[in-house]
Amino acid sequence: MAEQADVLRRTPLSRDRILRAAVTLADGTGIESLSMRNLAQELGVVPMALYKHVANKDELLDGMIDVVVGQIDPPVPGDDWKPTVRLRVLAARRMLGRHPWAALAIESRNTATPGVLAYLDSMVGVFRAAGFSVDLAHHVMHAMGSRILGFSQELFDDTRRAGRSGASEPQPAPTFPPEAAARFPHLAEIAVAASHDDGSVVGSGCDDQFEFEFALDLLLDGIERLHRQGCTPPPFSEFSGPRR
Amino acid sequence: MAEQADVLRRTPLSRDRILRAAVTLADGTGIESLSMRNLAQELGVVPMALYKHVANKDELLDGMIDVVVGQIDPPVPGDDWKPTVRLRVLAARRMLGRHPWAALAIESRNTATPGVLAYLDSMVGVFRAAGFSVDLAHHVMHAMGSRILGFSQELFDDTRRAGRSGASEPQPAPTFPPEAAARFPHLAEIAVAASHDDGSVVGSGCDDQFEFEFALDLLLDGIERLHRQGCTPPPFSEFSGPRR
DNA sequence: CTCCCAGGTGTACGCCGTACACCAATGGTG
DNA sequence: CACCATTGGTGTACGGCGTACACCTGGGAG
Repeated sequence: MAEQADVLRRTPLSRDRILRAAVTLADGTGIESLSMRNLAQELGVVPMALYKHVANKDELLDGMIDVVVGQIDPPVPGDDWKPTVRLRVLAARRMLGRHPWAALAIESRNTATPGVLAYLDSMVGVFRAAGFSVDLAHHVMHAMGSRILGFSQELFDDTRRAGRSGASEPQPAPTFPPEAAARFPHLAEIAVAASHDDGSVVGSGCDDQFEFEFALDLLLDGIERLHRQGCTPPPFSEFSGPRR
Repeated sequence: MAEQADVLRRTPLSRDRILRAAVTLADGTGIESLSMRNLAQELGVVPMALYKHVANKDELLDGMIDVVVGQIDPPVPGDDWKPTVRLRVLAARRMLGRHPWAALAIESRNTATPGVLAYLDSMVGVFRAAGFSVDLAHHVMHAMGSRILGFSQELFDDTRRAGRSGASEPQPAPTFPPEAAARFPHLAEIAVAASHDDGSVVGSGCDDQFEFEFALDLLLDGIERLHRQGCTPPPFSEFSGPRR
């Protein structure tokens, strides 16, 4: 059995095995404590051995991204674009929940991986199949990817923060320190209201899934309206409007 | 004058001077080539000197974030929430354009800085002042921060990518390699259409500002509709809807 | 004049990614 | 069968990183 363990330990390395190990390691300990040395040790191998299968750490990260993006359920074939898109987006979100490091990793790469491109492409395909013009499909994709505030709202979301750096302790519930409540009264008001109707005193205090679907449906409804009312004209705005 | 240079070189360090130098360094060479050693050299000082003014690199980054977030124009006082929000968001976007590293830096910190909180708080304040219920204001803030696709759309945006790692060469215009066009036909279709009506063969091929305002207005219009039609009910959806 | 101490310095440690030379097995070919 | 090229794991080493810690130093307070 020592022999078996031996055999097990030296199961030949492969790009795929490395990527999968890297993903589970990042899931477990956070991506910023994922090092080549770490990963090699996990695989019972010397660090430099990895370089026979991945060119460098950036390529490793790209590979990891494609592994997890590949886990997004494919679009269910259906004649109605709206539920199709909705389900797919929620599937993507579930994936990001399973791999909390992934969202940041994807955004910080400076070039899209094939997997990400495939995901986006199939999403465009759904819109096109539903009769969206190329232009409208284009705008819609941008709209669904935009971060309007410039950064996203996970400020009070514990679970997601956890994945940043080690999913260790559950972090003692920020709970909005009282002096912050004085400086940021409106945020405090919101936080209090949310934690009330959530029932729990501790915890992030707002139902992130609910908020996500709220935003998603807001966008989908707006998109539907645009699509029905003829086509491409961007929504009216009382300002001069986009340059171009 | 050697004396003057001497005096200039030893202008006393200060937290503020360090932060400003760090911001301009990150603006110039990208944030991932910003090191304590680098920054110290820029300031004509030994690396460890910085630690007399900032606790560590994370605190330095937090400080940098607050410097640039502080550059966002304050909300113009006005009775109408919609143009107020619109202007403010566009101001934030201009800031992010000036400091391409900032968006990622803000998202990757695992705790919000005071400056970011202040920005968000004042945004909530605008909605509340316009008569939005606490709940609706809450949902709206989430909606404006959400990334529906899980990651944002800057995949084809050169300028922003540049800030990631050194704003060096303009990068020879990806131009959608032909074999990728075969694998991602819908993306290719969009890219082609965009680069056509943009007139230029090279370049990112789509007017990012236009796309941003498109998404922004789509959301603002949806929000306005919600606000007018009574209040908090989340948009209808043909699915079971959020749990809670 | 003396003392203190804020603030700049020098050295050192343990991490990181990875270049490069090496070596062991393996399998195709004469 | 002998041979050798190829594949893939190993060992060592380098330069860069953040930063702990001991040290110095100059200027103001007593």
